[in-house]
Amino acid sequence: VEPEPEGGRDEEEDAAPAMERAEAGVAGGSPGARGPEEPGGLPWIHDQVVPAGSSSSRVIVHVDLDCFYAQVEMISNPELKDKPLGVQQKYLVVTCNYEARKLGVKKLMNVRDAKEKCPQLVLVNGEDLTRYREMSYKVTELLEEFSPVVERLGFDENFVDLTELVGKRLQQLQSDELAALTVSGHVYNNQAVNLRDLLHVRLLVGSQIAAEMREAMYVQLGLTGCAGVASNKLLAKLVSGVFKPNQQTVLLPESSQDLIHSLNHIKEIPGIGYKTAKRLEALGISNVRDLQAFSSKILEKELGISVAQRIQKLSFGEDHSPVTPSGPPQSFSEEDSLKKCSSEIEAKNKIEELLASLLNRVCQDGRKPHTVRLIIRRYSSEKHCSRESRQCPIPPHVIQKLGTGNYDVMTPMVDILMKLFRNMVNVKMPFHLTLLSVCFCNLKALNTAKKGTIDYYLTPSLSTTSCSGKRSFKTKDTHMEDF
DNA sequence: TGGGGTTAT
DNA sequence: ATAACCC
Repeated sequence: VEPEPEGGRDEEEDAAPAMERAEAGVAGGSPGARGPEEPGGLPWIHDQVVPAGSSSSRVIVHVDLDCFYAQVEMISNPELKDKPLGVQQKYLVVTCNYEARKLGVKKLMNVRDAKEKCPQLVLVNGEDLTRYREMSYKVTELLEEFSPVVERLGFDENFVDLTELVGKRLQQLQSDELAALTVSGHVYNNQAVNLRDLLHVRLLVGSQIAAEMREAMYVQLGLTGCAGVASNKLLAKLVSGVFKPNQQTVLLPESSQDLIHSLNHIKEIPGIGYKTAKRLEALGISNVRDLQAFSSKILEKELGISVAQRIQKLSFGEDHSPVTPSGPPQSFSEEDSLKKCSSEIEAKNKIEELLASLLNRVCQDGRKPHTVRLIIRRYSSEKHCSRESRQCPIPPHVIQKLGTGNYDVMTPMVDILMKLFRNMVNVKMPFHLTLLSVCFCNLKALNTAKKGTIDYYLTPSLSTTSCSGKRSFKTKDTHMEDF
């Protein structure tokens, strides 16, 4: 990377990145603000400070594993490694390795279409997510060693806020090391790096940390993946997919408009889903430029102020959402889709099966769920597959038995779930369900609260009298008395 | 479309 | 309890 001659950043920048830089409060935006250069180094960069407490310029990495389920399967059975491999759930190939992709297999392809395209395709069943989930958390834990601020997105993606770590490493850098700083991996658009630009330097350090993360994932877990480094989550995520398997890319601020405009449709912006995309299309908005230019007022009227403002910022590549540490899961669920479930007995058998797996998981976790939910999907001819659910608190005496393999917790839980079932489904009328799911949520840490302590009276499950009817919940549970 | 997850209303 | 979003 050749340092450019004195003069620094040019003035012909797009408005949006310039604004982000202004918000960042980075000193040294104009060349005149910098101190004199010393011979043999670039010490001025240590004087370019991001004021503490400001909503500073961040360094975010998005880590995205390559065809995650297929990788896990190839690790489990190395004989699959050089064969085209698909992971099957029901009649779908939900993901596949790159051998299979070369031969035309796509994600979420019908098994029949996939076999037709690629008769040599090897299929493994991936309906049991246990090993994927376990490997997924190993990845998150590995990333948490770099910085505790890790946000999971699904099983195979993580965001990490590297801002602090980059700051520490910059402080430790000697002037000569700074001058020799290079990027790890690709630079989006092949943009030239300017080592006199603090934002460039910080992102380069981010790219090196990203490379260390990917190396650690490979050495310790045998997994490959992509990484994207940028100043916010949106941009990090978009840029991580630019070079695709097992590569990484850093986005410098001057190229953020190019990246966002490289999208062909607004639906490709993470955060704009199926519904919002349809509503935007109805307004004549189809590409990113349309959304950028559209009247904010009208957009707010159509989508509500919250969604409107958020997605319009996204269209400029702006995303102030923090990397929120995921921590342990908020819920555990097991589901199974079925061709047809039309009797209470069938339903009960399925529910028992789902529940048995869930109880194992809850036991492993250590925390205790205080709410249980039953979810169904009814058959309906080509209507949108919406789900219905009923939930209720788990009675305290059942919660207590949850970690202990001793007592039979199945029986009372099945009783509760079947009451929820009959509350949703009129079993005296014909019915046709295509999905059953059981979810444990409202997880609480083990009850260390002792009688007579403040905790005791603040723990709703322990001080039973305070719980009846006084408190107003946003979500109203179905109580057992309602049956 | 599967078998998961999250947050907002 | 549902609806939107994510993978």
